[in-house]
Amino acid sequence: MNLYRSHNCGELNLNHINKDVYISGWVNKKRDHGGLLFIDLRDEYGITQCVVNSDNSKFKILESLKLESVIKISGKVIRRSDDTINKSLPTGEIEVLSRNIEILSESEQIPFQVAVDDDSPEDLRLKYRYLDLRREKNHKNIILRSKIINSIRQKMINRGFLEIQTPILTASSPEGARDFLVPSRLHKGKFYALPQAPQIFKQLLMIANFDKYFQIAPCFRDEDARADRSPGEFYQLDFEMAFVEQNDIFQTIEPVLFEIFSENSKCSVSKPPFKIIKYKDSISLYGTDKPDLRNPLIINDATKSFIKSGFKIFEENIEKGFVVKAIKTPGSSSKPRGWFDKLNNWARNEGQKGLGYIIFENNEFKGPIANNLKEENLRTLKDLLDLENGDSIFFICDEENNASKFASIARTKLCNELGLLEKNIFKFCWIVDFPMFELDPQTKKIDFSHNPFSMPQGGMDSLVNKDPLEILAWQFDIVCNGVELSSGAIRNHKLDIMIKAFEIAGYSKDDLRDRFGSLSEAFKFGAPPHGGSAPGIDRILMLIAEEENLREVVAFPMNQQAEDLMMRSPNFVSSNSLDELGIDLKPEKKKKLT
RNA sequence: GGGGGUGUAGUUCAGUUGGUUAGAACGCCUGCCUGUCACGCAGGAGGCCGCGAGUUCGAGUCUCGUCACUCCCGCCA
Repeated sequence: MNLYRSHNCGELNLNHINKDVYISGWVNKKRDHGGLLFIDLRDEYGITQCVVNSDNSKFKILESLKLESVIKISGKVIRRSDDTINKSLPTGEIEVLSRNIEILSESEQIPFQVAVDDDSPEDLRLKYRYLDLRREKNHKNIILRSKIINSIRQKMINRGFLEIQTPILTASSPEGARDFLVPSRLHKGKFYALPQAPQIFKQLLMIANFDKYFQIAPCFRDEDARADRSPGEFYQLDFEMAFVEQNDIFQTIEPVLFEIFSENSKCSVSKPPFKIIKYKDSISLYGTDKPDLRNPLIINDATKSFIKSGFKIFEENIEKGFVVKAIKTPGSSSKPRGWFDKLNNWARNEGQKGLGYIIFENNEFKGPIANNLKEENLRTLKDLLDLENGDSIFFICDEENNASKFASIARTKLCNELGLLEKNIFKFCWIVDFPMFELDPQTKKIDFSHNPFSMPQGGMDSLVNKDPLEILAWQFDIVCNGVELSSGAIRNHKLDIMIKAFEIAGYSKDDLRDRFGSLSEAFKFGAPPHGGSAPGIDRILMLIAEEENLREVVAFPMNQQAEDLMMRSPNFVSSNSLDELGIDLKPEKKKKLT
């Protein structure tokens, strides 16, 4: 017998009629009729209406009791009369006729309403996160998170993966992001770093003959936040497999993602095998390496149709080396002139040169650009884009990189304007064949474009014989509805290839040893070919919960300034603590303290 | 580090070309009410209009600065 409840607040129904029960929970709402008081009692499982008559000894106290107080009510389950049934509650056919009532914990006035989902300011919600998390939607998101993480574990374990923990206090690594540093007391002046990802550890686990590893891994990066990027910490489904090629990884993780999404959402989900798109093709078709495939529009290169076309502005720009990107929008020719002009203005407001257009209707080309174009150019355009009556085409003429970037934004804008985005579906794709190296536009130096752990396609032969900028890596991203869920790769497990790759990127053997000493040392003692990936848990949740912001799927998130308003972190520490660590603050920082 | 947006009651918001005592809804308090479930009715309290300068006879409103939150760029192998 539990002291506090015989049943929870979500389970009582007609089967319990006339039973004596006792339930505990929060006072969600009260409706006071003077001679009779309704209390909606809430716990995690649901809401049960309790009736208190005015002859009850606690009646007066309950009338003045604040919402969100925690009480225990015992009484009899009774059937509601037909006209008082509440169909929106699972417990709506019954109510508890209250006898004894015990106040377990009285609440003060709450800073925002819990029972009503108002848009209270986020900093207030974060400061009182435990109240915020009582609200139905937020509560459900955290329950969903728990369910999904559990389900991921089961699915990975069932596929033969071992869950292995890796250190949180580790060494600063020379990876891309800023490290969080933790000062060492025993070694004054030295610092631990929190892992940006368990990258090196998981590769070392492969070398240690753990065939399939995974972990729901916390990752720490000291970078600025975005709506889809938590400041400080986030979680990845980190996994790695030995003796595999790229396709083995795809085949392993695709069903996991498919099942996670389809089991937890009403939307339909791409069935494995997922579409595979080469990086280069993604850039030319979508202008981005994380395309949203729910958007049916694609980008074409129409530069050729504008060479010596009679349309002066584009002609001259092409001679400067610019390109022309074209987006065909079916069924848009009937839009009024103002719609096209509005889009052109939008482009200019985005800091672009403009968004030209041609309308194709009744086998005729219309619009200001069409009037300037020669007949044969219009014909090549028609063939290139496979134009049909009712289509219109939008043009962006700019230097390649910018044209591509803006075409991507315009593609999204046009899709939204025309309401073309496919609804209630998760569309996955792999982006593969990323370039191994890229040219830093500032320094004109060659550097790793994604990550230095990836195996170059063609191995040593490519590194020796190919133009570095032509070399592709066994590197892949998984993208869902325009969100990059993860990066992965077949890793470079051969020391000589790694030395050569680093040399191309301008790093010496010593640099390699300094930066990745543990790994390059381990490669000397027999390393299996291996690869893996690390889908972001928070982003998966965001997609499934259909939230625009990561904070909505994290129990205790920090704000954009990387502060925890509830715990008041980060914060100053005592001078004793600093002394113990051998740390002295700079004078100007000290000043701010006082 | 840079750019945009927001800031008025506990909360969500309105507030006209600068012009009486700054409003509404929800919440809160008091009273009434035995069938509500967004309970109802009557009354009431609650405001450094983010903060600080400035312009003006007069500033919630205009200008400048500053702070907070948020979104974006940079950054995120």
